[in-house]
Amino acid sequence: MIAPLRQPENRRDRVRAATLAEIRQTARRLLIDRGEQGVSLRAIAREMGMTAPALYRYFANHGDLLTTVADDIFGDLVAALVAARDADPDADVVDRLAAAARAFRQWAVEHPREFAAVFARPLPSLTGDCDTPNSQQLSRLFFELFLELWQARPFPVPADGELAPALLVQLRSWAEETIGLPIPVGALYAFFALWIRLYGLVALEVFGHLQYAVPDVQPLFDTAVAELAGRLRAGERP
Amino acid sequence: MIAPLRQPENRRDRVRAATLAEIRQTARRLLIDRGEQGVSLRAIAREMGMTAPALYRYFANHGDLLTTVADDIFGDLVAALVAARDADPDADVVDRLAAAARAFRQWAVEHPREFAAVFARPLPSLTGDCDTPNSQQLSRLFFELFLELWQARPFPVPADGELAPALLVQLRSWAEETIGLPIPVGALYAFFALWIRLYGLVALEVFGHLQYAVPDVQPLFDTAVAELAGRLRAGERP
DNA sequence: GGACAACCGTGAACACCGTAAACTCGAAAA
DNA sequence: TTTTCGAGTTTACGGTGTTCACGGTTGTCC
Repeated sequence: MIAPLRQPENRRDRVRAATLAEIRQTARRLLIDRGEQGVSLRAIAREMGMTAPALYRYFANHGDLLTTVADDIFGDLVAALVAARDADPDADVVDRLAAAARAFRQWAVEHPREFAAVFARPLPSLTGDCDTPNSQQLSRLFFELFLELWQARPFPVPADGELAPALLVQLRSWAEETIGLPIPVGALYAFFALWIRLYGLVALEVFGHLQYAVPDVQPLFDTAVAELAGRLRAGERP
Repeated sequence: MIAPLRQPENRRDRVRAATLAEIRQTARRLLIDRGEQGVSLRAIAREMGMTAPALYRYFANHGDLLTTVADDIFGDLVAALVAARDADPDADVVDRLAAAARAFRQWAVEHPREFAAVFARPLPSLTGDCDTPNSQQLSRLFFELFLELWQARPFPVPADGELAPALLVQLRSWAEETIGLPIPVGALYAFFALWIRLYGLVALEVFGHLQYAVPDVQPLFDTAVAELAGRLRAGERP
């Protein structure tokens, strides 16, 4: 008896997975070239030769679909960052970190609508649906790079006493959950300080809040990355 | 002949201004307690005992109304910051700057939907309608505080040679437009570095992108402000 | 092979939405 | 007093998310 090759699932399950993928991809395309307004259930269905209610066989509601698409976008973003990080595997840790940071900005600038859809979701802090799998992977990627950096070229970080006690316990428990590695809590603080600067600069640019002073943010970004990289290389605190 | 007291305008103009204010205020309330989705022309009109098309006498379209409301929100935010800055007029510049920063975060945390509506507009970088009057005032407020700080306690800033040339000319022309004061371009760079950190931290918190590691951001924020204030007070570079 | 259940997709319907055009009516202007 | 003008209504069009009842199709089990 010949086992069914490469068809681990039902035929029906396969076509279901296929149309599900097509839905996500179609929604993605609509988001890119018509904006968040343009990705409506009817538009997706129309684009696929279906009717809108059929989509409810795949998603509980419109918001669920958008959340899934957002996670797909995160996946693409992470993939772009991984590619940038590994473009030159022999490079310095600092260079690889800087490359990832540059890739983050470049992706954001080239995909502003996706960036907005992902980083300014309709208030996940109110709805609570923030921890999609790939969003975790993004910070994980940067954090792994940071860990590598820290082990290769440690730099002075605030002592535990300089951090608010409540912050100390939060960072400690987070470190225990994600890594077993013993690392000073001050280093975690330094990581978030770096991430905050990267995100802040990119978000301000994409949302247009720097245009009034710096119409072209590229040189500002380059200067900031160069400054931080220089400090890291010199063993100073970024 | 008795001049009409305290009625500088037409009667009609006055009632127009009144209903216009009521529209903005109603939209604002709807935004606060139903989210951006809930502030529809029909809902506003219903709330005011009108019909939706009447609103077109006051705004060109739905987007214009939202933009106006966003500017109103900016106005409130600026007012809150001014109040915080001037709460203790005898305080140190560093303390007043820190107070304004704290007020910024507190306002954002207490008004997440307004913060999102204002700081994650539907891609102003694509539509171009970014420079509402009050949004300018926000950065102006922080910049004025920074200028005062710089004059009271200057600190080392990057030399012109350390900045990308393209950044140099942008910052120089911006400084000439907004202030005549001769200030090193490196100081402007330092200002934006500070603003980027403040915005990045607050936006990450409000958009829920720190919850996975730091469920309560307050101590992280306090630590960051304390660290920067300490450095500024010591005449170090923040 | 046939019966049965699970599932996918459709069509119609409901309650909304932004927006346009024609219209009424009261108040300001002539 | 007559005319003009502007605020607001009614009606209508096309769009939206979502529900529900209904056919086919497909997989499963006897």
